[in-house]
Amino acid sequence: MNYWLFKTEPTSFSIDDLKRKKREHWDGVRNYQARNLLRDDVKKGDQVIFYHSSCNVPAAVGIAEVVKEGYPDFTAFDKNSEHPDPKSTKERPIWYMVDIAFKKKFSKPVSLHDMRTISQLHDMRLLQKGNRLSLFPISQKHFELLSELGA
DNA sequence: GCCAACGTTGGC
DNA sequence: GCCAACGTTGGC
Repeated sequence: MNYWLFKTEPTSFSIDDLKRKKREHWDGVRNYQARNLLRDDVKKGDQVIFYHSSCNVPAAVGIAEVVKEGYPDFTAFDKNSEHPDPKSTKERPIWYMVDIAFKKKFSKPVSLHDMRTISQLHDMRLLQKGNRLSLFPISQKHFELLSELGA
């Protein structure tokens, strides 16, 4: 089993949205590196730290689980969607997504600021300079530590 | 709103 | 294949 961190802007899709819907597709990734991870490496049963970015308090806010492995992101085919891409077609899809299910909302979100003060987290990708990927793998240790801190 | 750090695009 | 210009991400 693998562990991941997924970033989202809470104004477009938050942990509360996921809690309410119970399960949702993780669409809109339009970056090849992230696409490759979604298509090839994110597996059913993998655990996900749900992270809010571009907001007042950037923070890890909960846990989700992958319930469906990579399949074509159909929102790319729809020119009225948030992230249309006319180059991607049903016959030759470019972009992929997975489905995730809500597991837990942290009672104590772990802010980016706090993470920087925790030495065991220093080698996490999120804290490194120039990190712009919307999802990336994290170690089991990091996953467990964030889960405990968030509780 | 600013800006650093990327990724992507397109001319050559 | 190089590289400048441009667009995006995301913290602050």
